[in-house]
Amino acid sequence: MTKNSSFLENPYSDLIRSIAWKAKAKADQNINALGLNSQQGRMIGYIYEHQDSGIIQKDLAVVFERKGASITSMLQGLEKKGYIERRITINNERQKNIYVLPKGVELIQDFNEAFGEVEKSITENLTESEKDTLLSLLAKVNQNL
Amino acid sequence: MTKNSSFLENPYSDLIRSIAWKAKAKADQNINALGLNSQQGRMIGYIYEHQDSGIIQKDLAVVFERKGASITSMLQGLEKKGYIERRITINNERQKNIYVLPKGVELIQDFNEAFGEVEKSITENLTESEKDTLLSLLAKVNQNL
DNA sequence: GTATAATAATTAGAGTTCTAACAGTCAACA
DNA sequence: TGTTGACTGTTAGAACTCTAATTATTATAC
Repeated sequence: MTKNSSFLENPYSDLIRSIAWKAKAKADQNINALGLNSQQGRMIGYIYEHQDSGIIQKDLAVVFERKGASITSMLQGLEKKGYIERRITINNERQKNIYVLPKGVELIQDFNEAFGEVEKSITENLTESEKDTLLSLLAKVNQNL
Repeated sequence: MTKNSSFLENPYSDLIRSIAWKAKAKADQNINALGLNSQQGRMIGYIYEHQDSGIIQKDLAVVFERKGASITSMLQGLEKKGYIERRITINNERQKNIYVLPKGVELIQDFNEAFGEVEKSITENLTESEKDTLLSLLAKVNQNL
């Protein structure tokens, strides 16, 4: 077993992990001022954009790459705080449709601005060409995982 | 407020988040068979490689981009399970040096293989040129965040 | 129509992560 | 030397995440 630093042996995953973490931290920082965190902000935003199509918890689990129990836990918290409500669907008693309440709706623009800030800090030092390249390489990697 | 999918508005952070998550999931999957998770594996590996230089918890917090309380919690768990031990340092009673115990040492090669697998699945569909480009762009982004 | 399999959400418990506050120890300074 | 500020790790509580198990409901097969 050599004593080389493990942080130099897997540079791709290390960099991606670090970038993702920093991006999350930055988003959290921006959204904390609103009394929520970045996950909650993303989820509220997504629910709002899809509530008209009758979104249920299971859909969120898929989109956000989480297990059902995690979604239940998150939504319970948001519901308890008055940002969303869940209603048993009319045609299937096992399912709950999710809706953003006014208290949540009024924050959505702020969420989007916060996330836009993070996106900008990812891309702002890149040329247009670099941006295109990075995006297509990331998409390729994502496709393969 | 438009009804556009928010997942198309921030493609960079969305892709990076998803890749990081999938990479973590893959690493977890590989390491779960050993009775631990990827975070624990990375931490044990790092401790092992730096224990001779007298590493303390605060160092781990910096390197792993975590707060002190998180490190305390993780190390308590690993210590409880017999993978590591923490000893108050000789020259400063506030600090604890951390050491990997034999039970942890014997897993290190497996950790490295697991992380190597993940790294490979990130890069394996890329050309050499693409790999170089991706790495330098990721480094650039990471530097800026 | 009935029995079984599948589905959706939930709970309990363990682990990670944070914030805020705390206790003990060391360093710096007067 | 004594006081104060800084440092290191810890605790408590809340939130997110998972696994495994559960309940009620719906879909499917016969």
